[in-house]
Amino acid sequence: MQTDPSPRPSSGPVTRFAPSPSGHLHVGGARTALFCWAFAKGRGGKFLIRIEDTDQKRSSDAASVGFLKDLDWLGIRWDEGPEYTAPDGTLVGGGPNGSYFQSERLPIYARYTEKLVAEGKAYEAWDSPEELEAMRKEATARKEAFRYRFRGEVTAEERARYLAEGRVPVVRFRTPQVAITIQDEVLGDATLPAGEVDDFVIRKKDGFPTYHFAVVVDDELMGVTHVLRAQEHFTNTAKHMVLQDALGFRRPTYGHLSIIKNPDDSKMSKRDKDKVLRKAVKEKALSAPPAGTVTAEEWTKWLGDENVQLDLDGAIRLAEALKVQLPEINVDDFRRSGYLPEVICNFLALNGWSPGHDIEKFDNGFLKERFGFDRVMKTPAKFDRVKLLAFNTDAITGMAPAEFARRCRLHADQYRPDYVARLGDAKFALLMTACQERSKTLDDPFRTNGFLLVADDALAFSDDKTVRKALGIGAAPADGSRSGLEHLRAMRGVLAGLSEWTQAALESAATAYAAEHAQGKIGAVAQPLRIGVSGGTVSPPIWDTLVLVGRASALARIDRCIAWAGALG
RNA sequence: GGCCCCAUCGUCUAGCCUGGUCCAGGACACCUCCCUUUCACGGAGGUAACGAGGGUUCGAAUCCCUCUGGGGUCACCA
Repeated sequence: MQTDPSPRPSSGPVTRFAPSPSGHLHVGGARTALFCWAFAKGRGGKFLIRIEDTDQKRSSDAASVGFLKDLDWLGIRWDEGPEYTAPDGTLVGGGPNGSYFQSERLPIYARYTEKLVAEGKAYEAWDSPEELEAMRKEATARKEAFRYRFRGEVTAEERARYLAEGRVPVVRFRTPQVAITIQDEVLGDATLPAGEVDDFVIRKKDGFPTYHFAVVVDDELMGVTHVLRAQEHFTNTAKHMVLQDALGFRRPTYGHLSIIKNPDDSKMSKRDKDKVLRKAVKEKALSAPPAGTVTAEEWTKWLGDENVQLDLDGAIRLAEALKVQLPEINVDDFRRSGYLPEVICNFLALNGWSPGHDIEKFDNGFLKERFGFDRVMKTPAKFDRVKLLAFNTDAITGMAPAEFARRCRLHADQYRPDYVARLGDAKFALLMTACQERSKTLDDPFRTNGFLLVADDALAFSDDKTVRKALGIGAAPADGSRSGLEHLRAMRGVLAGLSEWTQAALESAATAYAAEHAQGKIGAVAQPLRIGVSGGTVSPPIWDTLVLVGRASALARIDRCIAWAGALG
């Protein structure tokens, strides 16, 4: 394990993305990583990843770095960091400055902590949590912010007594009482008055460094030159600066990014999914979980406590049953919903940065060339999923058909295997050509065509206004012309007698029929057929749909539809 | 509450540094019309913002001040 400062590279900046371990990458984190990556890679520098797992309570599963796959999927790869094998076999990560897990660097931090203590720049503090709490209360009562200050030398006898009592000290930094000016390339300079930063803890009771200490040591050792991170760290920068000065470290350039919010101004959170589901359950006044979603036990527990979150699979099943769309929060949520990685990157970059000149559509290569701290937005942005969807739609409709088919297939293999199995290659390909121009996501061909999967005798016909109108139920045409249902009955016979079941044959037969019986209005014939085979009024082009469903199924479904509609009156 | 930061259409933003070319541009959304076998796409047009009040100046979205509003932070979390 190397502990000497890595030399500043003669060429290019070094940036880092330093999240706590997690299985998922949040969109805010994705944007931070994207900007860090773009800045370094656009200037011939290095981008590295470091796992900040110094909280033993929250990092029990230090191996949980599932978010790395999300980063890779977005097209963001790191020059140094945790090792990861990409789906294409490439080994990403590693590097000379490891370990990239802070929990594995304890001896390094200890060395620097001891140095500070030896120099009198840091000291042991023996206060118990209760004592600290009391001090905080007192400060609050005086309407002051609590600031911990050096409380006097601890004598050898006192120290021995504390030890005997079983107390374990933390180490606090003796913060110089001077005004501190934070230089930030995004927000500009900010001066904190003297005394604003207290004697904060740098080593916890469990021997782990605090975030502030580990960050400063690692950024130095790993040669980080530019720190781009979330705005919540802005004020913390002062702590990092005093530490750097005490340790004789170089100072990176800082830039802080504003947060990303929901359209309703709330902070984007993984709880948003449960929020949507709870609302739907309440609106539908459900008293028991829909069959096949979650267990009664989970249901009761979840409804009984706002803090309980459903596991992802259960939440997805419930959302399907309730016909609500779960909000995407993490990168893999967007992936599952069929968003393209290049679109996510483009859109994320636009939330908080802009290249100017009214340019909106660009790729990571462009971002790399153009990104700089100077055009980063200072204000928080609301994450507009509608605009994201529009961007995704543009990318999909502008895609070469073969490319669309290829990527949909990859998506289906992962998230919609039942379609692949049911349709077979030829029909799968047909579904792709039939769906591309009306698809907004890679998932739309599947999400919107569930009727392709259900058994003929299980297809449900939706009894709503548009269906009734198309079939002429309850309102027969006043002019005595055929109703939709009558067209369907007649077409049933036409279809049954067709010599071949192709789009061309179906269309010409229907066109001929319509010319004779529907004043040439093909729509009057197509809609009833659509309802007959799909159960509703929305599907891909009708001739494609009929081919996709297949002759036997189509006829069986139409028979059921006629019976169903006849019973409605 | 203390400290710090921020403020352009509903939303993301261009313009602000280097005042006049901005009665503020683009995109998404929205509205109207057209196209249409459903849905969607597409085409044409439209509504819509410089938070408020004071200055400075011949002239302010652009510079200064106050207010208001928003955000961040005040942990042995990161």
